Order: sequence, then C-alpha cells, then structure tokens
Amino acid sequence: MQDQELRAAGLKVTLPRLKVLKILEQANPRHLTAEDVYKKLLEQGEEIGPATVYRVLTQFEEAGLVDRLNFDGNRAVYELSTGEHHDHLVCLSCGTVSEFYDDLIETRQQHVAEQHGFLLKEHDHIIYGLCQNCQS
Amino acid sequence: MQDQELRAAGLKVTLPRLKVLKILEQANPRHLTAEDVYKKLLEQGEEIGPATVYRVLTQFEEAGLVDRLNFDGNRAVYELSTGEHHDHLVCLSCGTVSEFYDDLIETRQQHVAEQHGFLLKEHDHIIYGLCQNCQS
DNA sequence: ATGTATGCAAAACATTTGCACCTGG
DNA sequence: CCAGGTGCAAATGTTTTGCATACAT
Repeated sequence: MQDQELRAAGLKVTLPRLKVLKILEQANPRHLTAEDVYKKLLEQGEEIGPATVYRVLTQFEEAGLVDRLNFDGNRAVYELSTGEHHDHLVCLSCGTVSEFYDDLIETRQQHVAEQHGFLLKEHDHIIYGLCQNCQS
Repeated sequence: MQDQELRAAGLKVTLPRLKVLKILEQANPRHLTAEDVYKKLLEQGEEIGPATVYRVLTQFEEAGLVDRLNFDGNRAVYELSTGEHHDHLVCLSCGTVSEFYDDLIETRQQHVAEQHGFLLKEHDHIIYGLCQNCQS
C-alpha cells in the first residue's frame, strides 16, 4: 500500500493524503493541477476540501514525493516525482505534456551558470510548441 | 521621442503608455513587475491606475515591445524587448537577474522538439541559483 | 466626431490562512 | 490523550473586467 510511501516521507497516514497520492499514481496524463486533483476527489465522492488538496500537495512537494511545475505561468501543475530529473514539452494547442532529458543541455546549463558566477541550484525549462497531432 | 516607438507598434500615443515606456527604458534592473511599474508611476506623481498598467503592459507584449517572464511562478515580470532572444539566471537569495544566450542549448532544444514530433514555438528557460555575491 | 483608452471599483482566479473540530498513533 | 490534520469560510495577492468619462486623431 501507499501507507509506506507516506510514512517514509515522514507524513502521518491520513485519508486525504492516501486519496491524493492514489490519484497522482493513477493519473494519466501524469500532470495535474490542484483543481484537477480536487475534481477527481469529488468524482470519487470524497469529502475533501480544496484547501486540504493544496496543503497535501505542498507537503508532498516538500517531502519530495511530487514535483511542482509552472506551465503558462498562472497555474501550478503537479506530477508524481520519478526521482529522475526531466524537463517538459507542452503543446500550445491541446495541452499535451511530454518529458525530455538532454545531457548536453544539462551540462551546458551548468557551464552557463559557472560563466556567470552562479552556483546552480535548479532550473525550469519548458518548450512550447505544437505536438504531432496538432500540426495537421 | 518614444512617440515613434508606440506608433510603430500600432499603438495610439497616450500619456500612460508614454510614461510606462519611459519607465521600462530607464529601468535598472531591466526586469520589473507590474507593481514595480505602478509604484514608480506613483513616485513620479502620475495619476495612473494599476489596471491601466496591466493593460498597457499586455498591449506592449502583444506589440512585441516587451517580453513577459514568469520567475518563481506567481508574479509576471516585464522587460523591454531587446529584439534578441535570451534566457535568464535568477539569484534565489538577492533576486538579481542575469541574461544568457547559448547557441548550443538553443540548437539542442530544437533537436529535442523534433525528436518528440513537436514544432517548437517558444520556450522558457530559467536557471535558479546563487549569484557570486550571495555565495559567501 | 468617434472610436479607443483610462480610472475606478468590483470581479475573477488561484492559493493561503484562521479557527473550531476531528483523527491517527 | 494530544499533536497534528482537516473543513469551512474568509482573507490574500495578482490580474482582469464593466462601465462611464476623457482623450487622441
């Protein structure tokens, strides 16, 4: 069960946390807004308020269970952490999200930071475009 | 005068637009939030409301006069467009913003998009870290 | 003149917080 | 039992919008 995952993250095992975790694990696509999660809870007939969803997602992020992203700039998106870093491609037309990882870009990025005297901590890299289906 | 720039952008020359444009041109650092711009207008004793600032900045963005960025995810930041694409380094401690452009990353990015069947339209690439001064 | 821009206040939206009650360990 | 978690509603912060008035051309 996901009890273990919560405990391992140092979080008490409560119903809202279990439900939210399950939703994130079963999500397809994997990228959900807080509202998406809340709606799915409603669909399942759960009595969980939006405030709790935000609180739980924030705790999950702090615990490293999920990653928070910021597509388009006004709405946070959450995805279950894979443990491996990756960046994103977002389709401007249908919203499809793909993931990518490019060693060369990562290396080069580190290089750029050094050139500017920066100690690199993290980065956001999102490519916006049209996915294959939306180009026709 | 900046009248020309506004006219060239297809915008009527009005006092708020002139004032906002001047503030952006004189800004140092070059990256300002809508609120920053609004405060500077107040300091100058101008009678311009926040709503107008947002409207003007949005129009400037549509006209290509300014670029809108999204540092940290909850606050939009505007900078006068240089005409040349660049990405950003942001100091997590003092907020300093630097700009960078790396041909290799740009090329590679295009490559990544193609591999995923995406037609690349734009991208956000922000490196967060500690600037030289904030590492000591 | 006339269509567009502005100012104000109110609305919209995503997210956070205060507080009384409930619950997990 | 008791600290921490939750639900609700109200607050927050940013940005947008409706509408009557003012302005640029």
